[in-house]
Amino acid sequence: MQTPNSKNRAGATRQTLDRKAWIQAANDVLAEEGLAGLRVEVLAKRCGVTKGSFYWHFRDRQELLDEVLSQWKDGRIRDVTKQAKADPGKEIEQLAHVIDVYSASRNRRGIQIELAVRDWARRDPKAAAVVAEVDQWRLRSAKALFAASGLSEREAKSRSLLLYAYTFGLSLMIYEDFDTDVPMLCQQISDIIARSRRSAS
Amino acid sequence: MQTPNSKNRAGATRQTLDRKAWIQAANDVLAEEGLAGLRVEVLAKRCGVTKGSFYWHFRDRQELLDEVLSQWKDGRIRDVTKQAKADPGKEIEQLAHVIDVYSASRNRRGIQIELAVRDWARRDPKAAAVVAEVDQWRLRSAKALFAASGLSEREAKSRSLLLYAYTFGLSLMIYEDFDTDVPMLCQQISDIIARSRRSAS
DNA sequence: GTCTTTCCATACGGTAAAGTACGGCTGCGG
DNA sequence: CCGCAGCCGTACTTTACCGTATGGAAAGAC
Repeated sequence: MQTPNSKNRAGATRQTLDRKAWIQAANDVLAEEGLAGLRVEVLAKRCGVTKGSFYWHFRDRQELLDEVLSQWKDGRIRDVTKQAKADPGKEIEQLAHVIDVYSASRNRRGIQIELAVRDWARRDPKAAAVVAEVDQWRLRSAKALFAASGLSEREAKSRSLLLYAYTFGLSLMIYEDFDTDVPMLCQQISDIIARSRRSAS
Repeated sequence: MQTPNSKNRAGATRQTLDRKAWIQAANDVLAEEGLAGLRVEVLAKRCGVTKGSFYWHFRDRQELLDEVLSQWKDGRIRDVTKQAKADPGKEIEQLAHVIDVYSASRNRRGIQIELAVRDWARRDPKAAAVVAEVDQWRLRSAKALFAASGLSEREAKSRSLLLYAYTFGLSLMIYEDFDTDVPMLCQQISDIIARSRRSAS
């Protein structure tokens, strides 16, 4: 019981799919094609099987979507709770690191999924609820870090909102031609938000 | 020639559609449903006709999409050139006004289209080119205003990018529960970006 | 009044996708 | 070795959409 395809000398584990593999593939498609491209036949072809397999693992397409959404939520909240723990006195560095983690250059896939989910949330209440919850966690966490670095409650809140809005917004824009040294611009912006001492004149 | 349905005593002008009406409706659908929801038959039903009409005015669906994209670009660039003219000494107020214009509370439809187009741009190179061009115009314009208010080139550039990224990013987030006085938070953020003198604490 | 142009409806074919039904294979427990 | 349960393929139905073909009404041109 439990997990079939378990004992099989080699790691091959009898080439068969489970829910997790489907969801993994679904996330890939979601990142590349968005929610509209997340179709079961496309997904099946990508997995090298037919949809007969899909409908054995899932009741219908909606069940997969719910699962994807749920796992995304759990993953993001887990990430936040990790980031929340900063060495005392290093909160600002930690916040700058958060900005960096969400930059498109690193973590392209994560950003793509993030945008896909947020676009999803604009039409689906369930997705909207998930995004709302994730935003809550992130904002509260950032606020705590700002507050620990000495800012007032309100200032900490504003900067948290600014930080995340900037981060997501940047990944929506196409600005490569705006300057020859974009990384430097982003560094300056990071300084404005997290206010390292050396804010340029 | 030219415009049929022209002389008709009443404003009724013979209940007939023209390209402009179709594009108007297309923008409505784009705002509400996104690009994926922009289908010919749906659009036709919304206009109270059948797709027979659509294919008289447009060669195919793509031609409509191109037109929507093109008009969006022209409109946004027109907006920017208007905003670019600020009374000397009032550049910062003008920039704060830009932030306000893009807030979701006012101009909800505009924001929805903005997000739909940017999502569109993630998969379609033509849309990406349009977004890139619009971003260029907006960023340059904001940079000029910041520079006119006394900032260095680099500082002006960073803040321009921050301004627009924040603006679009905010419209992606769901943060109503984060604070009881969200407008105040946004006001503070606006101050951080555009740096009015009274930056709190 | 007729004729033509403009605009739209109807009907059709083709494609893609969601589900369903069912049958087949494979490996394991007995 | 028999059978059952897990996993998947095939074939089918239904729905939604794109695009085409063609006919028809309505308003102006003459």
